[in-house]
Amino acid sequence: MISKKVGITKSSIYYHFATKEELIHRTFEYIFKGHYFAAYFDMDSVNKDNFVETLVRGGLNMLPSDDEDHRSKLRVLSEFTMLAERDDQFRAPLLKVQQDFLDGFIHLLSKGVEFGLIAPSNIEVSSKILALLIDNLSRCKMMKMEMEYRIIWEELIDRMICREIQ
Amino acid sequence: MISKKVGITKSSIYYHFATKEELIHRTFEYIFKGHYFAAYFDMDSVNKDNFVETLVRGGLNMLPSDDEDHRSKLRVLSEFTMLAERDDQFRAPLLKVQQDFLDGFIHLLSKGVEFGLIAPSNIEVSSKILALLIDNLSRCKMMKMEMEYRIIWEELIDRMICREIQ
Amino acid sequence: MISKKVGITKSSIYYHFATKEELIHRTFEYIFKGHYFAAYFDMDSVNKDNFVETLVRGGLNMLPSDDEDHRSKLRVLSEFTMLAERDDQFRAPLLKVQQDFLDGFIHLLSKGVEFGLIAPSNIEVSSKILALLIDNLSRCKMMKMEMEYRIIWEELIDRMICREIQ
Amino acid sequence: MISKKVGITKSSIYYHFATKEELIHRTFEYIFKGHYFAAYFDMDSVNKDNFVETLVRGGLNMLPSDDEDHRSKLRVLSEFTMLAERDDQFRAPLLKVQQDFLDGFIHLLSKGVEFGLIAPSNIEVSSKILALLIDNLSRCKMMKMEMEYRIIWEELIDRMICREIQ
DNA sequence: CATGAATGAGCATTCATTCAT
DNA sequence: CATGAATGAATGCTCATTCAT
Repeated sequence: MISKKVGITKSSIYYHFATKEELIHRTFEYIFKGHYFAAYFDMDSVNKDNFVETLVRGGLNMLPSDDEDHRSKLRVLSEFTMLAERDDQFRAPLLKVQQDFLDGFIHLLSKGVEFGLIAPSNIEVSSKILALLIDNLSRCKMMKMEMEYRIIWEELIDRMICREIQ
Repeated sequence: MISKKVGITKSSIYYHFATKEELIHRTFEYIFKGHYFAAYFDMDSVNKDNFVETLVRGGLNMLPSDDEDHRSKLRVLSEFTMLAERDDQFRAPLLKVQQDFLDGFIHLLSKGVEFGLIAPSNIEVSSKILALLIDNLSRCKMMKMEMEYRIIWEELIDRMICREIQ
Repeated sequence: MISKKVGITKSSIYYHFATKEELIHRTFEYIFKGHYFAAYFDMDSVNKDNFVETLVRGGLNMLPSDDEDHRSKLRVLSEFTMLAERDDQFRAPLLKVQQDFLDGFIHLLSKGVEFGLIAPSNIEVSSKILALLIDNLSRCKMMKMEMEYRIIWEELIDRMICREIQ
Repeated sequence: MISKKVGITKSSIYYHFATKEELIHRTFEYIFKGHYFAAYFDMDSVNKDNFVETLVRGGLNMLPSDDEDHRSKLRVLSEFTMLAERDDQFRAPLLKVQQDFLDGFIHLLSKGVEFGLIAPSNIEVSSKILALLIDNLSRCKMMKMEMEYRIIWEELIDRMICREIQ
């Protein structure tokens, strides 16, 4: 399938990749170079005033747009996830990506604490909730399920953070 | 692969299932006969006092134990999800299962409204958040990721519901 | 294919026929009970006046009409012919049928000699020519090739017989 | 079956032929490259004196010798004919071959008309008769049926053409 | 007579891989 | 770098046959 799309012979692919597994691994790496927390959430210019906005916008950025590039990225992620469930060797890079997002949320939420917007307790758990939900939301978006993605994401953020502000 | 596992010839399998697709569909049906909201959440005896408890326990019930039976259930679900992403014929049963859980959460939360434990607004969105999160939590459990499943689930419920009670 | 059409199980067919080959043989016999020279050519009432007419009509009778029954008969003949080319065991019954038609033509032509319509020389060869041509004509009809079947057949008879009459 | 005969794996065959159908088509093309009217009937040097001789010899050339090469040619033709009866995609090349022989006979007979050896009427029908008979004769030769092939063919030509000369 | 269940052999096809060039 | 040619293993499926019931 790949050799046809690329217009190269199967044999030639074996010059560049020793095995199918290596091809998969390196494809994953290549495609997910840009898939990390800081690519979606603007950590540099976050401040007390745009904190919630940053959180909201970052999540929405993560949801695959209909732009082909973004969708295929998510497509690869999803295929890779399936492989990981069958074959241990693919689990590690996936966990690394997930860990990055988890760390990202923790980092961002701790800024929220700095800004006095969130109570310092439970940041870890809150981060996991946010990470798990946005992950599943993008899975749904990928499957083209109709959903009020923005509203759901905003509501969760509201519940997890904003209520505390008052 | 299957014929080897069950110690039967491929041909014999084709005596019982006309096509690969039929095999998949019927396996899905068989395995998910018992996978529906009411099987995990005790809707009959829920009342004002045990409402939160019912929610918490139901979610924890959904998380796969390490018991092989439960794990294989999730394994099939995950393979089926992959197929659904590629082939429409497998999408329908999946959506039906997901809809059942969503409806279940809505039903349960509306009981919470009856009990005066939840504000009537936003029940739909809250249900989706709960459904999406418990779904992703069981995916994680399946992949044997280490996580404080109970704490995360309780915290989400606390955020979505209990805060309102006061 | 057969068991589905008949509405019986494959196993049941094996009660009636020991092997596939026997099924084929007996099907051939059953279907070609009525496929013999005298069934198409009216040998009983042939006389000097209707001799040519009998020859022409008989040949046209042999050409498969669009009537399903007749066509399926020819269909079986054709499949059987193919088998005969691969497998010797099917050759004998076929040759018997062909021999019957050849004998029929010889018999009919010798009546023509009796009637003084044909010169006695070469009856054998003439019979073979007629038999070979009508055989190939019905093959063509079966394949639904467009052809002036009647004209071709009449012309051949004219060439083989009538010219001699003058 | 084929891969065993040629001592190659099935997979290797699929390297050279994309599908079974392509294999069949290309085999047919390869084998029947040389099977056309002009390959058997010497159209270039035909003249008034050798006209009948050319017709006779051409037909005899078409009859498969016992030489394996020629027999396999007819074997392929027959299998292909069977396929054509079931599947339209194989009908076209067959009809093309048959049309070529028909056209050939028409062309040759019209030379006969030029030479003043045949009456101009009915050339089309005569050509079909000749084509149909020589076709069936080679079928019979293929099946190793004992027959006076030469005598039959000469007699038909005599009937179709020579009688007119006087 | 008839069926259900199973099986071995085969077929059309794909895929990961190898290897000589 | 790239290709052509080949291969073993697998997959989805059909078919002729068997055998116990």
